[in-house]
Order: sequence, then C-alpha cells, then structure tokens
Amino acid sequence: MVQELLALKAVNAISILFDVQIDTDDVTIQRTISNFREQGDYSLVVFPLLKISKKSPEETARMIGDKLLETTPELDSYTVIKGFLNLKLKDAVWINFLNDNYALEKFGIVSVNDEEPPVVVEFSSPNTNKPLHLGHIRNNLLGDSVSRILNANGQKVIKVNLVNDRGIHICKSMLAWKLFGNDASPESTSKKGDKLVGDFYVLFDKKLKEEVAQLKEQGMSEEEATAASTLMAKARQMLILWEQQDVDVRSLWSRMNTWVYSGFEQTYKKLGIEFDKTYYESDTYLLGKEIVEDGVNRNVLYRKDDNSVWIDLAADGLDEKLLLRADGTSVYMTQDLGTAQLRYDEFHPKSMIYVVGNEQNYHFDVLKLVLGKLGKYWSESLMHLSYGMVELPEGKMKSREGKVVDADDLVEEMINTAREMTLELGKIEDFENEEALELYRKVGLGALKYFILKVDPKKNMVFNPAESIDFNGNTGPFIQYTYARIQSIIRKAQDIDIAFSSSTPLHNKEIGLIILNYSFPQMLQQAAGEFSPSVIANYLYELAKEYNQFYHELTILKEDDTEKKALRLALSRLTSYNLKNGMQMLGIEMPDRM
RNA sequence: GGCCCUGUAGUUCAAUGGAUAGAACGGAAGUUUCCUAAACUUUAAAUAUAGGUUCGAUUCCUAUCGGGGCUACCA
Repeated sequence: MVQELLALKAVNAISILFDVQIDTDDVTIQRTISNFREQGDYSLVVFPLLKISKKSPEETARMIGDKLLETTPELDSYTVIKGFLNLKLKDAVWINFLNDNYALEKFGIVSVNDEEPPVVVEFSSPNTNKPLHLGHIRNNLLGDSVSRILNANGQKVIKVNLVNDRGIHICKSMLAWKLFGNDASPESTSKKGDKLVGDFYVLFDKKLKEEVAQLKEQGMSEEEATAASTLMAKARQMLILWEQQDVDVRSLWSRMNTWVYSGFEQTYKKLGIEFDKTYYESDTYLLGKEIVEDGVNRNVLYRKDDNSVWIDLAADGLDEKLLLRADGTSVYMTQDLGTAQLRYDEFHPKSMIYVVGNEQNYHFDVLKLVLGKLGKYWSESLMHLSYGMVELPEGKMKSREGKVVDADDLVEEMINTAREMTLELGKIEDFENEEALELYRKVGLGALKYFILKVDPKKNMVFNPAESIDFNGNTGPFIQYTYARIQSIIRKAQDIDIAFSSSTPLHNKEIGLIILNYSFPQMLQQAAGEFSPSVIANYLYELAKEYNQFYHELTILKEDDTEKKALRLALSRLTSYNLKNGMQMLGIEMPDRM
C-alpha cells in the first residue's frame, strides 16, 4: 500500500541521513488535508523526528524529501509547509491502480473463510411485551450491519436473536389480558399481534398504579403498596405457575406469543432483517438454573437463608448480585448464563458479540465475571457491543407511557415521503407501478437506515419526529442518487472497456476520486475493527460527494479524448461498485434509476 | 451517595495527539440551451469553564458546571 511504502522509504531515508533506525510505526503518514491537495497526496509529519535530526522542521522535511525523491520512483515531487512534508505521487501510480482494479465488482471485499470458527452476533433481542420502536430499530440495524461488515472482511458470522419470552413482565400482560381482555385477539380487534399484547402490558401498569394509589391513600408508602398489591401478587403467582409448567398458564402464554411473533416477523421483513438462529429464553433459563446450582455446589455462589442465590463481586469493585429469587424463579442473568453456554456448545465461536444498549453495561460486566468465576474460560470471548440510546427532543422514549416512535409507523412514513418526493421530481413517469413501489421502498428505507447508521454507535442520538428525516444532503438518498447517476452514464456508454494508458495526465478531481476509491479496503478494515457502520457511512458520503464534484467539473461521455473518456468511465465504474458494496454493508439497496 | 458515559455552528452529525476544527439541514446569494438540479458553487456561524501533560490538545489527565445511564428478588 502506498502509505506503507512511503513509511518504509521514510524510515530508510532517516537511517541514511541521520544514522538512526526507527520503526515504520514512528512515522506518521496521513492523507494531505484538502487545502493542500495541489501540493501532495500524502503528508509526513516531521515534528516527532526533530529529536533525531536536530534540525529545524523545514530543513528536516527538505532533507527527507530530497532523499525520498532519489529512492522512490513512484514519487513525483514534494513541498514543505511548516513541519509537514507533502508528497505528490506520479499520476501513473494511480492510473495503474485504476487499470488493475476498475473491473473488480467486489473490490476490497474479502471472501469468507469457512474453515475458521465463526463469530456469533446477537442482536434485536425483543421483549414480547413491547412492539418494536425506534430504539429497537437502531439495535437491529447495528447488529445487521456489523454482521455484514465482518462478513465482508472474511469472517464467518452467525446472526442470532434471543427472544425474551418469559419472566415477570410477560406475566403482567397475560394477567391484564385475562382480567380485562374480554377474549380480545388480533382477529377480533384487527390489531397487529405485538401491538395488542403491548397494549395489555401498558394496561397492567395503569391498573397497578390505580391500585397502588388506593393503598397509599390508606397510609402505605409507595414500596409497601407495591408489595401489598394484589395485582403484583397475582403476577408473581403466575410466574411460579409458569415455571411449574401449569397447563392453563402455558397455553395462554403460547397463544399470546404466537400473536407477537407474527407481528415481529412483519416488522423484520419490512426492515430486511434475518437471523440464522432464534433462541428463546423459555428454552435457555433451565440450563441457566443448572449452571447456578452447579455454582452453589462448588461454593462459587452462595444461598441465603431465604433460599435466594447470590454472587459476591465486591472484590471486583461491583456489588452482590442475585442469580435466583427466593421463590426459586430465575432472573435475567440466570437465563443469560444458560444462553451463553448453549451458544458456546453449539458453535465454539471465536467471539460472541452482544448488541445491547449501554444501559446494560453493568449487566454484561457481571455476566462476563460470573461466567469466568464459574470456570468458563471462554468468557473472555464475550463482547458487549454497547450503543447509545435514541432519544426524543423531550428525552428518553418510554414504552409504558406511550412516548415512543413506533417502528412500523416510521417505516411507513419514510416510504410515503419517498413516494411524495419522487412524484414531485417527476423523473420516473415511465416506471411500471411495481417498479415505482420498489423504488419508494428502497429510498425510504435507505434514508432511515443511513440516518441511524451514520452516527457513531457509542453515542446517544436524537430523533425529532416533528422534522422528518432528510432526503437531501448527507443522507442515504443522496448516495443512492449518485449511484443511479453513474448507472445512467454506464447505460449510455458503449465499449466501456476501452484501454487507457498511464501517460494521460490526471485532473485533480480525478486523483482525489481515485485515491478515495483506493482507500476503500482500508476503510473497510477500520469499520470492522471498530465494529462501526458509521465509518462506512461517512466514507460513502465523502465518496459520493467527491464523485458529484468530479461529475460537474469534467465531462465523461462527451469527452473527445478517448483515453480520458475511458479512464473516467472506468473510474465511474469502480466508484459505483464501492458505493453499492458499501451501502450493502449498511443493509441499503441501490436503485438503478431514481 | 457510589460507579460509568457524555458536552463541537441555531439544529443533527464528523475530525488514528498534528496544518486554517469538516459536513448536512436551516439562513443569505448564485448555477439548467450541458452525461439525472434528490446535484453543484459562494457565504455567515461552534470545541461548556479553569488548570495540567506535550514541539503540538476537540482528542489525554485533574477540578468545576451542565446532560444521560446504572446502582431492582424489572428486563
């Protein structure tokens, strides 16, 4: 690679000039910032080398620059600005690169090695009480995209979902349905199943609050009232019955779950999300209980007088943590122990990635520690891919208070906006109806996915429902548009494989665009290393922007010089491949026309 | 209280310890006899505060002030 070559040559030059051996890691070669692109493609920062040279920054830079010109045939010229040595490569370097790569449809993509152990990526992990909202969308898009990115880096990936289908909260919605539901079903109410069940969860909360308020009037405190509430008692009782495999409870449970799953499935399908395997907590919590019992027997965990089981993590700077309730029922952590074990036994993965919000950082610290203390050496391979919350302008989304942006509504709204904008622009009058619908879907979802994924996963982000997501500027549709533009050119071009020689002098816009395309594989590695789709998104935006400038400043099809024309066509082609492959890693489809 | 994350233009986002802190939206002003104007060009506008480390700090450290999260026999 060019940067490595330059670093190597620089190390060599320094050793000749100053008789000091340094490592290539000690020289910083960065892309020249855009204000100085006329002067160089890459810049060497000389400040750190002054200790070695014992000379001024300018003089040091000039000495190294002169030596590099002697030893590096690829180098065309250099300039020195302050402590920066700007290195300009010969056009032929870039032309040769383009010649070698422009026809590679999968430029920079590494094919998957099936021999190696896979990476298991868990994401989505829905709760059967809550219809998916914007926060879940971020989770799903992140998990899906990270899986695609790792895949493009040659990693075999297994995408798994873990459905949170058991626990006290599930009993709450079941109980509300039983007490107040009047036998409602998705059919009888024409409601999507996940929405229907979610409504009962909200209803339980409302009824509970009423009861607690009444008890408080009789002089109880909030906590006393919650503990004394008959609704809570019934929910707890139901959980015990559920764990005892009570036939009635179990049959209501499966009935309601069936409703939820069919609702989820529709949403996943709309978003284009798929899994290789789905785990259910109801299947894994028993194994979790076994693991906990085993831990008790081996004195890693301890049982209190009330029969609850705990682990003491004080030595690790954390608290005591509950692993089994006094009544013997299991908690979140219990089943996560079981799920992890199951997953390890099944895949022996090189790592297990959990895409879960940062509010659960503590939970995953504990999970990893507990597994380690239980003697699971593979606990080291657990990785919590923690991401920030999606907030509304007025703060956090709250399911129970109905302050959420519903996933289905949002997707529908995006597709509608895409349709309105497309019709307004009036460019697709010759489209068949089905073609047009397909376009609206691609563009609407493209806008949504890009909007979410362009933000660094670690950071919280704000979504304002009052301002709809943009379709202009730094957006998915902008990148899709650029791609469609290139497709239009390629359709019109004939004989696009005309050769071009390395003697054609390059325009600045051409060089900039080539170098950006050239750095695609590096960018991809970075995205995989950081588990960050935002690296891809930001790169794609820059690439699309650079192409549009190139497109405006230079002619392509109407260029008389056939070599230049061929080169620009080749460059357009490579750009379109990289745009498409990059967007594919964000789960965004590209339209050929829009 | 303890622990963790976070403060960048009006707003939403960028910037491996390196040059004059980039974009987009919104604001102002332009570009269609020309390969798709969902584009391009010009313009005003920001690193919370105070110290420290460094040749160099938006980035690392400390304190202060804001914002968020966790600290449940919820998940």
